[in-house]
Amino acid sequence: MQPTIRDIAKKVNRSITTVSRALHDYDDVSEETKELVRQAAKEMGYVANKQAQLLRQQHTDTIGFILPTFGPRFSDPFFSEFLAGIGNAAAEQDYDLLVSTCPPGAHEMDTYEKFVQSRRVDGFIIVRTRVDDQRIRYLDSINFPFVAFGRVPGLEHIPYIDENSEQGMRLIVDHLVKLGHRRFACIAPSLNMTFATHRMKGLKEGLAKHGISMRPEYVLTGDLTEKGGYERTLELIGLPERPTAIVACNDLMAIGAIRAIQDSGLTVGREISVTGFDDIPISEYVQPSLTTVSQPIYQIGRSACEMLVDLLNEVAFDRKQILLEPALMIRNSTGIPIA
Amino acid sequence: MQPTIRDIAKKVNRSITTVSRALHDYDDVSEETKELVRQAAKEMGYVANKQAQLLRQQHTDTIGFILPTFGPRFSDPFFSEFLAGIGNAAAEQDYDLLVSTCPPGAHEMDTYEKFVQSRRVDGFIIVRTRVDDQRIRYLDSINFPFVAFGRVPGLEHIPYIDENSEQGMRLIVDHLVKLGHRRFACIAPSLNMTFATHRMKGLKEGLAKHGISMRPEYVLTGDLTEKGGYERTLELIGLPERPTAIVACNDLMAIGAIRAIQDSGLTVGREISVTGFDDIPISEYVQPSLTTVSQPIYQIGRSACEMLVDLLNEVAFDRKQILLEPALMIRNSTGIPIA
DNA sequence: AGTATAACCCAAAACGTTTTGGATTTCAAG
DNA sequence: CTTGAAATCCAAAACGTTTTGGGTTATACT
Repeated sequence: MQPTIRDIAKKVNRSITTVSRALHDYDDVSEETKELVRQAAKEMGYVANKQAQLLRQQHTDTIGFILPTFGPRFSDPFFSEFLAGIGNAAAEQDYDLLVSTCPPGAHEMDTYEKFVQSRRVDGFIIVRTRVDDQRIRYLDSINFPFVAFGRVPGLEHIPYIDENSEQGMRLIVDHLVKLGHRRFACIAPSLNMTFATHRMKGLKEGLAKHGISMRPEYVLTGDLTEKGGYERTLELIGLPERPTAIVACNDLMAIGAIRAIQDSGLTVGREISVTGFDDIPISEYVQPSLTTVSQPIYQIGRSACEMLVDLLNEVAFDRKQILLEPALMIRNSTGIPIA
Repeated sequence: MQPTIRDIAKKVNRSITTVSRALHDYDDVSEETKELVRQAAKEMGYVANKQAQLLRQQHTDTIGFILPTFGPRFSDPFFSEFLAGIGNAAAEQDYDLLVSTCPPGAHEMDTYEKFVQSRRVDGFIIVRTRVDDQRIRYLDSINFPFVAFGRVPGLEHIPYIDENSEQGMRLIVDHLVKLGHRRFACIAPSLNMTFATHRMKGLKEGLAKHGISMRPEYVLTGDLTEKGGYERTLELIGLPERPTAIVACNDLMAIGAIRAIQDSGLTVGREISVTGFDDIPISEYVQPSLTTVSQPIYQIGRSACEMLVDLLNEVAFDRKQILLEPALMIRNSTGIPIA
């Protein structure tokens, strides 16, 4: 059995009150006694029982993170990196990280409610915000602390961190236009994710600036996986007039696109250029390497976590909204169009 | 304020004992009272305070999982998939998942000790076992419940789930030998991970069976990333006599190898064949697609979690050790060698 | 009538902390 | 010698549950 504060009290002949206060370095305990208590605690291998501590203090020192998992073969590098970010930041701040997994959908809200109602976590980190985001509406309505990665239209007051992906897309368009592209296709994610709307908005604005508009048949929707990118790209290639540039809304789909183009006997960066978004590690290693917009996911995870901890500690919190500026990574999947 | 059991008691005019027992469906509470209590609980939106419950019950219903993160740019698809597996299984069994991140090394044990001593979790899932694994030695020595993904030499009694990767490597060798390969190189992980020793053992045995031995200069050590695979492969290509087959010990390094071979102007599957191990989703989408051995990581995560829950519930547990049989995925990165 | 049984209920202790609201002692100043 | 402040200390309450070890009542059986 682990020793309790009571055991220490007995050993050093003080009350448990004094022991507790000594361990917390209150200044109504003599230096002598403190030393005595610390010594004893160390000898006996005392470590506070977190459950008891938290019950008394009425908070949990725990951050909740619910992974939206899409099916078993789910391997978005996004999540491992983001998780590493919040995990490390949480550890540094002495917070624990409670992770649950739940496919987006009806059942999802139960998971959130369960965690807040059973008082299992002090706050949430929400990821991949959606246009009409139940999770955020709920947490916001009951005033439960959270930080979102991603904005939500109509809820501009919520604490979030996001990348200025409109700008990212504009950079991509500028780059492609400068290379000479005029026929743009796009593989969009389903538009209920806010990042999708922002990226599409940036894309359209960027094109408009150059007087280009995108033909409806050039805009397809993919599911953010390589497979989705692959299939959509085959459709695009089958079109009577092929686009010369395919702007994928994330790297995974872009990688699928590259493969589809190659399997069709075309050369990426010549007949068709491809761009991604995210700059996941592998995008540097595909063949040809992928032109994309970098998004420092690990750092964003860290920042989101730090923001949340600040919020929980009610530290003055000057910028509750953070918008990061993106950087274009020009690699070999884009080039001057031939044909 | 959330209502407590006491509020319900007041409302239905019963003792808190009775309320508690009613909610837990004890049979010394009348059906009437139970209904009354349930009704009131529902109306008031009562949800038990988990902290209090757990303090009283002296366990946590929580599983610990400490991600060994290697630096910020860490994006092993392995982890997101594995995490999805344990996460989903845990949720189904009404367990929570407490995740921490910690680079392997000196500091790592502190994290484990902190979790067990502060009684934060009921058991651990350990991943990527090492040859002399402190984590497992520690947990085993204090009899703290855990399940490992991976074996540990000398500790055959611990509960683990693993893939028979010796056999996986033998399948790879058989395949390559049948294609006509005789000059094998290998990119190994550092041998302190047990999975590395098993894969290397399988490789050597497989080669020995065909009377082949591997030249020492053909065995290099990589760090499991694409980058590592890329660099090691350039070294191999620079050798006076090139190998015809490069056996990488995981897919990520194999993908790096493919890229390095292509950047050197050679053709994968002709001058040099490449094999991986793991069958991560992207291995199907690299160009050329990767011959590899599949390892159902999501399923393994699920099973590990279920094993741990069984162990915690002391359910009869007939096979504490599980060894999965691998399957060879033949794709296009391997072919008949041309000299 | 007495007693055994079943059905239902509850007060209080327990889990291991932190916090509240003093109590006691010491010592310097008046 | 008294007073007040400073320095130490502590008993008990509190956090919200579950569990222990009963108690009471009604009914049925001798």
